[in-house]
Amino acid sequence: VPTETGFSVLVEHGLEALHGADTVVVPGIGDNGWPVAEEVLDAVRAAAERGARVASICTGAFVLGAAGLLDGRRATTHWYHARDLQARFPKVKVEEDRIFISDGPVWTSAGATAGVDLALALIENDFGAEVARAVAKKLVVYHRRAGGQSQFSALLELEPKSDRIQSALTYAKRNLTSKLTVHELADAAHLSPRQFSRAFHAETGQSPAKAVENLRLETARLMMEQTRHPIEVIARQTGFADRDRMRRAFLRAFGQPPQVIRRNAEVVDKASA
DNA sequence: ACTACCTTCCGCCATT
DNA sequence: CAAATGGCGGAAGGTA
Repeated sequence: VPTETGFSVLVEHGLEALHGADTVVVPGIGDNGWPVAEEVLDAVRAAAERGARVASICTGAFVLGAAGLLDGRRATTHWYHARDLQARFPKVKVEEDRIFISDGPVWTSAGATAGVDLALALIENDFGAEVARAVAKKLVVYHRRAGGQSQFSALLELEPKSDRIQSALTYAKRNLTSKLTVHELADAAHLSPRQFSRAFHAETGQSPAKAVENLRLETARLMMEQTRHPIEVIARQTGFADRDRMRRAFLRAFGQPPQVIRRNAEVVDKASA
């Protein structure tokens, strides 16, 4: 099989290999991979119907989509192709802000290296966290990559492993101005408040309210440093609601009020300019 | 600065 | 039987 990157891959089996497979992984395909042969779609579909676990990497999601396996399911793909995926397969709930997603037996992942994260997740699913960690160590990769592909991923080092906590976090990032109470987040994660806070803490090491506050603080700090918006506006847009609350949060977290943070940033700007 | 009030967090235990 | 889940209540800490 020729690839677009100058080398070829020797395959030792044909589609019949899918007959007994427990897990089928569809890699990304290039533009000249279209249209995907019917027999390929049939083979993947048959495997899924037989109960096999089906996964995709990057644009491999389009193959699963074409096979109809993603209908009604949540799925992701490389961010660059997310819109296209959604346009082509309207019944799919595309979430572009994710490294990988598992919806029942169907797993999808984002751009190429996300396939490694996906694989580790599969291993963890089958053999437990210990084994997954050992494999990651041997491969010299991170076991749990932080966040999604969103612009916030670098801001918070939260690395939830379960899908539900992920979606609660995604919800929080997108709805910063909302109250984001434990109850509200629990709803987004489809868990009871009690169970949610327990799971959240287990996976991220922080409590829900703290995580939300950190999310707000990071965002507000960036806005203070990089824009000239009035404090009142920033406070409202980051969910602090009023500047007094934001000010207190800043003092708690940074030891300095918003004004000082901004002034210091300006000093640094001038010095480096 | 102070107070009454509210939310969060978390241990504990019953239930699923 | 082990693990996941839900409910309760009090301490801690934040808010109006």
